[in-house]
Amino acid sequence: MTLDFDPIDEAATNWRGAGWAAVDAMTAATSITRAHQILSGRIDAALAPVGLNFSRFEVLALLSFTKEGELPLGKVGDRLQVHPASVTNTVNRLEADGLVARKPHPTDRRTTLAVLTRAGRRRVEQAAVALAEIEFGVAGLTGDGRRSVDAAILELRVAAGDFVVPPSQRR
Amino acid sequence: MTLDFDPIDEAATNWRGAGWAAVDAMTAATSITRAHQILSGRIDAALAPVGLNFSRFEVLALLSFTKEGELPLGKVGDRLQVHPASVTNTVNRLEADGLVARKPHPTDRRTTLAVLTRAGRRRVEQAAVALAEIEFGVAGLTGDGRRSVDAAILELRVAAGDFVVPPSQRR
DNA sequence: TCCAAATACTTTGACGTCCAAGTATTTGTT
DNA sequence: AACAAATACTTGGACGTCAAAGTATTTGGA
Repeated sequence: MTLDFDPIDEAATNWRGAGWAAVDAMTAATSITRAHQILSGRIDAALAPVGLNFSRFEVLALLSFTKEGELPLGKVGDRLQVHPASVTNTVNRLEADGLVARKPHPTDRRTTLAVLTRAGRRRVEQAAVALAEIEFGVAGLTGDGRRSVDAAILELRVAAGDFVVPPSQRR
Repeated sequence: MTLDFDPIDEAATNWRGAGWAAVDAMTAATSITRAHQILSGRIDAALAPVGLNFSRFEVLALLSFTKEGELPLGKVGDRLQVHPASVTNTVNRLEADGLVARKPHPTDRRTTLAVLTRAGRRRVEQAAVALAEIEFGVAGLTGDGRRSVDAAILELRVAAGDFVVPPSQRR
């Protein structure tokens, strides 16, 4: 079912017609939402044959970047900006698949470490290749498009307090 | 928990360090994903006091733009690009809240129409105001940023076959 | 006319996310 | 030293999404 008109454009016209405000904000928000739908569909499709989804991949990738291949669950949540309950759930699945193991923290008994297993490391490499092949779903976006998306969204993220730009690094 | 560095920038550095490909695609995809998280959080927060979430709002808004305030469920799914099962679920909730009613299609008995009720129309107006007040979550994005996001994502959507640009309207 | 295929919607089940509450442990104050 | 508050994680419940299968109806040939 392919439309022969741009549904976002159509929506903008309808909003104006109804006298509703913030039409340009609406189209930006709707565009981002739709882009996310497209990407997440493509990404999950590319990862399915590897036996992962995007959340699980993100956790494995994050672990693979650390020196020891391990990180407290809380840090994982902070870095990936996901709810602690989601981290528990994701790590449960990774653990069930033998891609990660839980290990007690050496000095803080409240804390649990997720440790990348050998199988996990192999798996994340495969997944990275699979994702690179589909260009993370952004095939269709030119270099300029990618840069302008990055730049615009950076504004949004900074405004949302995603991270604080240290005074020494303000651009 | 606010980071003092840009996690996406950090990820790009890590990817390069690991020798993984398509780093610029990765950052674009991650930016879009994160933007979506931010927006959907803000939007749902703005809609909660009105008693809606974004999916429900979208259905009501779509109906409110039609002449009669009604549409077959299948059309709703096509327009909003959501799965038929999700439409059923969303309409169930709207119906339970008295914002929409189901009505048989006059000539095709397979088809069910969702009809906006009077309460539904009032509600969608309130919601539109609430969303305009928070600028659909894109406060923090300048006019230029919004336009460049729209333009870049339009490329992506067209490439994904979201809709077919009629030959007469190619830009 | 008849019937297989297509269409429209619903149901069921697997997953994922978040919130709120619960348990265990550590920290910071008095 | 004692203990309230903070921190770290897990659990249970509400909700949302999608895929696959099921039911009802219509369509499009043979």
